[in-house]
This record gives sequence, C-alpha cells and structure tokens, in this order.
Amino acid sequence: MRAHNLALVLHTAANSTYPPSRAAVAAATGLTRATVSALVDDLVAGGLLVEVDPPPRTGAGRPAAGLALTSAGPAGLGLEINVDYLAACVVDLTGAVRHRQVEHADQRPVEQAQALATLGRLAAAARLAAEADGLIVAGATLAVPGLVADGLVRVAPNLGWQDVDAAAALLAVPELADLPITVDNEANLAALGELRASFSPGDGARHSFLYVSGEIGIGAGLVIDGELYRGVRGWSGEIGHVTVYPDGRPCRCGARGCLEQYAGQEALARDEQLAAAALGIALSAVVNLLDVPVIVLGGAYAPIFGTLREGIEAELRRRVLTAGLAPVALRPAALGPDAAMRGAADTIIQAVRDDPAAWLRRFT
Amino acid sequence: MRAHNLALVLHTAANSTYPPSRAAVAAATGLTRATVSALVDDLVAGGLLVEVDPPPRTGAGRPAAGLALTSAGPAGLGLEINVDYLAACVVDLTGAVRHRQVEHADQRPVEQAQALATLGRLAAAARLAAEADGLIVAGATLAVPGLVADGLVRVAPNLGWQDVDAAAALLAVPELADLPITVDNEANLAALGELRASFSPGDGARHSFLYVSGEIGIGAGLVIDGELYRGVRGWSGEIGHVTVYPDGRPCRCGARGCLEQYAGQEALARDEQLAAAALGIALSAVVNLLDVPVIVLGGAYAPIFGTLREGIEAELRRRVLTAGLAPVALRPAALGPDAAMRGAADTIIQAVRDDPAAWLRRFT
DNA sequence: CGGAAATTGTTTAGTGGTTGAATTATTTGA
DNA sequence: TCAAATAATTCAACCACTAAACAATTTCCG
Repeated sequence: MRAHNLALVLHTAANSTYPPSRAAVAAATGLTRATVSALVDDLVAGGLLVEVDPPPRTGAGRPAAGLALTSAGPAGLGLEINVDYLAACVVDLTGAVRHRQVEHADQRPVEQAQALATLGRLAAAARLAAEADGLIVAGATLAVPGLVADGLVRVAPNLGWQDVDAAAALLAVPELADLPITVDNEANLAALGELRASFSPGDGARHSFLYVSGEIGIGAGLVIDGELYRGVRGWSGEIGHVTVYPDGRPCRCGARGCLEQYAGQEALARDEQLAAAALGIALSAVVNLLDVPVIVLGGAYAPIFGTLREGIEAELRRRVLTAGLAPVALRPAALGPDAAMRGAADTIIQAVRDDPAAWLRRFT
Repeated sequence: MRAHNLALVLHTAANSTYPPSRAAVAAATGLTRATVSALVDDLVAGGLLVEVDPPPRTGAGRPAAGLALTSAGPAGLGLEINVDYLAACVVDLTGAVRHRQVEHADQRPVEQAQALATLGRLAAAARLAAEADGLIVAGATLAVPGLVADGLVRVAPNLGWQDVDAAAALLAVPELADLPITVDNEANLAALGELRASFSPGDGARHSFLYVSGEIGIGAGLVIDGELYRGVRGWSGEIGHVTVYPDGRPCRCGARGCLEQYAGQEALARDEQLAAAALGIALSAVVNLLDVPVIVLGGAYAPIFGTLREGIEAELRRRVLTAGLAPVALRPAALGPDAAMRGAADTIIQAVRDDPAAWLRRFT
C-alpha cells in the first residue's frame, strides 16, 4: 500500500504542469495532506523529489513549496544497435536527455562481437559522463532490430544475427558489469519513446497508437492505454509480413505479397505511392482489428511523411469500417531516429517512477 | 486493501482443483492464516463461499474445511439477440448454467421494439425461474451482432438497427427494472464465454486467443492474458472488413476484397476452400501483428471446422513470420452457439468475483 | 498599519487491517 | 494412550492512513 501510494505521489508530481505543493498533490490523489507529507519526506530523503521555488501565488495563505522530480538522481541508459549506426544516451528522471552519442557506421560487414564491443565502449563512456554529472545510472536497455525472446536476440535478419546474448556481451565490459541490462525490439522501444514524447504534462489521457518503423524491414510497436503490448511471446508488431497482395512479390520470409516488399526501404525508393497504398491496406487491417485511433510513422517514413500521407489516408478512408464515425489520425514520429534509443532509456526511469519504493530500498 | 484481498481469496478458492482449506488458501496467496480466516468469515457471511466436505486426508492433523463458491448466491443473466434467435440464460457463481432458453425465429422482419419486448419476456421468465432456485440475479448483459458505444447499439447491419438503446427497452419490463443492464458486442462476449469454458481450474495460465465468429458478418473478440481487449472506442474485432484481396469483390461497406466477401456465410456456402484460404490470410495478419498463440473458430465455422482447418493452416504456415518458432493452434469453439450468451452472463458473475467487497456492501 | 481570513504544512491521537506467536481443536500413528 | 501433526482461532503489536487540531506564513481589508 505504501509502495503504491509512493508511486501515486511521484506520478502526480511528474505529471503536473507546474511543480505542485503537497496540498495540491493531496487534492489530486485523494490522500490526506498528512499522508502526502510523510510520503514526500521519504521521496525527498531518497533523492527522487526536490523542493523547488513555489508556483506564483494565487491568494492568501502560507506559500507552498513546489515539488519536482530531481535531475540529479536515477537515470536510464538507452542503447541502440542498428544497421547503420550505434547509439547511446542517458535520460534523467525528469525525462531530459543528459548525454547522447551516435556513431554512424554500417554494421552489416562488422563481426557481431566487434559491434557489441564498440557499443559497450560507447555505453561505458555514457555512464561515466552521466555519473560525473551527479546521476546514478539505474540500468540499461538495448534496442535491436529483430525478434527478442527470453533476453536473447533470436533473429535480427538485417544484422545477420541469430541467437545472440547481447546483454551478456555488454555485461563483460567492466564499467557495465553491475548494471541490469535488458534487450528489446527496436520498434517496441521506439513506440515507448514516442509515447513519452507525446505526453504533455497535465494531460491525464492514456494514449493509444501504432508506431510503424520503416527501415530495411518494417516493424511496429503497439501502445494501448499508455502501455506497450508485447504479445504473448514478445513477437508482436511484425507488420512487415502482413499480406497485402496475396499473390504478389515473393518475400525473403517465404510468403508472397508481404508489406515489406511494397513499403520497405528498397520498394520505397522505387515507388513511394505504391508504398503508401500498401501501407494504407495493412494499416486498415490494424485499425479494423484493434480500433487504434492514431498511427505514428517513424524510421524512413518520418522524413517523407508529407508524400505518403494522402496515399495512406485514401486507403484508410476506404477500408476502415468505422472511418465515418471517427477518422484515424496520422502523424510523423516526433523523435525521428532517436525514438528507439530514447524509449530504451525511458524504460529504466519508468521502472523507477512506477516503483519508487524499490529505489528507496536500495539505501537500506 | 481489504477489497483486494477478498478478491484474492475468492479467486484462489474458485481456481483450485479441489475445495481448498483456509490454510491452503493462505499458502497460495501469501497471506497469513489469521488474515485468511477473517476474510473467509466475511465471504461466508456474505453468501459467496460455503464450507463443504474436506478434501481427502493426506496425513495426521485436524481435518480441513473445504471452501467452495456457493451455488445459491449471486447469478448473472446472459441475453442474446441475433439474426435467427433470441436467447437467455442464468449462470451461477460457480459458472454452472442454471437456466437456458432459446427461441428460434428470424429477427430481420421483426420490428425492433417487438424483438426487444419478446427478449424482455424471455429475460423476465429466466430471472423468476432463477430466483425460485434461490439465486440472486446481480445484473444482465445483452449480446448484439453490431457496434456498441456508450451503451447504445450504434449499428447492427444484419438486424437493420441503428442507434438503439436496447438496455432502456429491457429496463421497461417491470421484472427487470431494478437490474443493471449492459450491452456488448456478440463476438466480444463469445470470446469471454470461450475464455471461461477453456479455463481449467488449477491452471494458472492466462489465456490469449482470438475468437472468430462467422455469422452473416464476421466478428472477432481478442483475449489477451485472460482479458478482453475492446479497443479505444470499443470498435475492435472488425476482422470481416480486413482486406484480403485489395482489388477483389466489392463489399457493402464500400471497400473491395473484404474478408466477409470470401468467408461470410454466403461465400462459405459457395466455396469452403476459398473461405479457408481467405481466413488464413486475414488470420496471418492478426498473428503477425499480435503474436496470438491460439485461434478459436466459432459461429458457422465451428461445425465445419474439419473442412476449414487444413486450408487455414496452410496459409498460416506460409505467412506467419514466427510459424517456424512456434505454430499457431487452431480449434473450434467449445460452446458453439451458446458462447455469446454464456459470456454475457459470465461478465456479471466475473464482476462479483473481481470485487466481492462491493457485493458484501449490498447487505449493510 | 494591524488584525481577520486563508492557505500550507506538521503534529497527535485514533482506526482498520495485517502479521506473528501463542492457543485450541482434531485427527493419525506408534 | 499419548506424542506428533495439521487446522483454525485468538490476541497483542505494528504499519500506514485519516481526522482534527495546531503552527507558520501570507494576503486582504478596514
């Protein structure tokens, strides 16, 4: 119960437009001022909240002390390995990016162990820089363009990987040896990154959208009511292999007419309007099945959003049963190529936000 | 917290293979025997649990008192209106069907108010019969073949309905006037019915599957980790209008090549193998997107499951990216045509199971 | 300028619900 | 017949929250 209320208070403080007073948090949560005071004391002592200058006065009464997330406490390390770059970033509890480094280089010819070693150096440098800034890196998450199960990269076709234990490789770097490291799919994490980026403080609405990542392959991350849906075995989001033209072009997966053959980066270079139509058909299926109100286009789609938009929307209007009742909103990714890395870092700080009690226990 | 723990105890008792003792419940939940005793006392006093004969002895010691859900307490009233029948059933807390009546008659030529009045009579009779049996009907849920939003049937194409307040019509029946009545989509409720039917006590696994209902139209209900996914606006599951052949047959929805045109009841009568292939293509999309491990075929598909199976599975093998890693299981609906009605009744008793504290408060 | 009103935050006593240990009840088995 | 084992209850202690009183600090208004 205390753990739950700690999280409640922390979230209220995080999602307020201005740093709220203890009394404001109490009003928002339904708890008593006394209870909130006690909880806030713990959160301040544990280095998650700080008192800041009060918000502008509104009337009579003792001035309030504003409560805000600390920018000197726990931080998340976000890592990404993709076909043409390696990247690392550190995000603090407030969601601010405190460190960011991207190394462009084609990873396809690079040996797998080599690539992971380079990423490890990048990650170690990021951690040291962050800790010199007074941050405490609480964990790391790695985004990979492939299927992940049980922490292993089962298959990443465009990297040529199969059954790779990327977390173990990173843990072999001495500076990272004590970090909890998890691995997840790039589209899933990018969806989480977009979720955080599109979240405006004070807005209590729970977002639902499909993030579509157009790279060499096409992946998708589904966010429902503010939560990522991973599928039973973590293999959801393979929109690239949704059938668009049942007897169409053969795909490297063995089937025919997969979306990837019509809207992957190669196809995109050939014919953007064909790509838009194919995307529209596949996305219509998603909306009919899942009633998703928003679709976010990321990866290679983001920069050419304007070109694709009309072609996709035409198919959505035609093929979505409820299009007449409420249209589907289409928008480009806000974070561009950083989405996955940012989402990866977010998972770490989100874990602290969701269970501050666990963080406080670290000091006992 | 007490409310949460009451639900925890009730669920443990409900999901045990044999009626468990208080001590067994304590061990399973992690609560103390003292706490469990206090909670069980309340549940017994409130008429949700009963003490039954102890399970077979295992060794020395005082014999245990078995705890089981009562079959004389709250019950759910499940109603269904469909194209060719009206139906009502009453399900008790243990999940047993205590009353069931189906009235076959084509509803399409019937006036909407007329049909609802007939259903109201059916429902009133069911309630009286159930209460004569010592049950207390806690609420009713109505299954309709159409889109439901804000409690209204927005559109039910095969009944010719539009913006119908079915709950209000039923509440006009004097015997039902005091019941909470909700309305939901037929495929959604059928999915819930199948969920309960496929749930074997003692099996803690949370089920995930897609239920596909082949009627005049084709609907689907998606259950993820034991919970129905309704979509942001409650309009999920419109698999009938997923595009299968982009330039195929025109559909009454205005698009071309919808699944319904290839696997709806009319198409099914013409060519079962074409229907199987079309279903296979659409279902592959679902599995690629959502990583659903099980697909249940209901409605008109259930009786001809054997004929459809191979055709569907062939497409799944070809088109599902992860088919090689783990195959998708295909099975016919266990409840047949009763699935939606049973699921409707289940929603009521599930509400009591999930929040027993609310039920106990009725008596204060 | 001074006191009433307003508002924040803390203190203190009280309560509900849980835990842990001791106690009672009832059986099996030597 | 009595010790051992298991089930369930009782009771004191404790934790976290609530309610209400109180202290601190400001604004408002005569």
